[in-house]
Amino acid sequence: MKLTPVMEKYILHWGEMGTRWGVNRTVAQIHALLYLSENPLNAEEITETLGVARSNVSTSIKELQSWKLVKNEPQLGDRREHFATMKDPWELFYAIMEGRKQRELDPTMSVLRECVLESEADKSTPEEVKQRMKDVLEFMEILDTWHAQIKGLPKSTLLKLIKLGAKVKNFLTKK
Amino acid sequence: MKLTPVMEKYILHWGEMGTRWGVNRTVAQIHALLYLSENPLNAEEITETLGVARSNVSTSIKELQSWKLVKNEPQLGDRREHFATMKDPWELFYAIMEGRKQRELDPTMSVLRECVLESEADKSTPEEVKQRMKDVLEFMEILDTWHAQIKGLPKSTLLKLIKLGAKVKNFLTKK
DNA sequence: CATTAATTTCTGTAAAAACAGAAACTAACC
DNA sequence: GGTTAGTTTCTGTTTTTACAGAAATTAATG
Repeated sequence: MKLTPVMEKYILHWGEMGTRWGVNRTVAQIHALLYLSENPLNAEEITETLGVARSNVSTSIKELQSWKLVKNEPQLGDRREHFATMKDPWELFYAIMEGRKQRELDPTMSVLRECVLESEADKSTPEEVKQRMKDVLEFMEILDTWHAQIKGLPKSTLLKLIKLGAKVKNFLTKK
Repeated sequence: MKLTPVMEKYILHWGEMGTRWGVNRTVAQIHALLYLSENPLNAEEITETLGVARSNVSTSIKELQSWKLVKNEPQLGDRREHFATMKDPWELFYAIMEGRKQRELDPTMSVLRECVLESEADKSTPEEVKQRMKDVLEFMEILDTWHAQIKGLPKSTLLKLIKLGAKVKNFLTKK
């Protein structure tokens, strides 16, 4: 696939940003490429367009699939696998949120619960310290509940809500 | 400072999580230590407690300060600098959000604007591709506006809002 | 303003991550 | 069932990042 200068700029920047949040350059670049692309691409096309090793593409696609950001899109009359990503930024955002929750929030909450539990029969740890661990856990549980509820809302509702912005506090006080 | 087993567990886990979101182990560990600690700690104490080099502590503290997660807390009758972090998870969360916005959202929006601008006089890039760049930019602008408004709200309002959760849609439809 | 405590910056090394290329594997088709 | 196209896994190299220790800098105190 032929890249125009703007497309290249977009993809290169996306690649750099990827490294900021724990996904490597190639993974992020592939995602950007698929996002811009009109139609699904096969691994070979990705390899050529981005100038990376075929094996690297394979690994990166798997990574993107684990984030549910890329799906297979079989093409009639072509054995090769073709890949595409969602075009709606909201959906992408949701998927990334979900992925981060699973990779960051969930394991941390689980360790925190262990800590809180272990600290109950623990004479050596000061009460204030135990309390602080509980505070973090509680905070994360709030985030978690909120996330679960938000997830179920249709995009349109969410958009309204966000657009409402700070005015939302009027609703709350009126209630 | 003496660590009890639970504290150690907490700090070690936090260190691991740190690596997931672009901050290195030591930085995250120091933050966790300061969070649990009753009182501000000086660099030497941090060094001893965590078993890392003094220079490493210095660099990491600077990093934490750049995130506004750690502040100096001078102690009477002690020349050495003492460091502390906020104890309120909400404040921590805000600071991290703000930091991420500055490091991730802002530069990306700026590149995106350039892309959209450059693509106007660009015959080679397909319209659909240009549109997709605009879509991402628009999405990020919504996030950005939302963030700015939320930032101004008192914590109590935000808490109410989050606790309200999915029920919030009732307010919207009624309106 | 010299002395010493405290901190930061610099430099080299160790550890981790990203990646290319090769080898191994899988499955479609003749 | 052999052949070929397609894909994944493995292995070694390169690049990047984290870090310790030393050197340099800063600032407080007598």
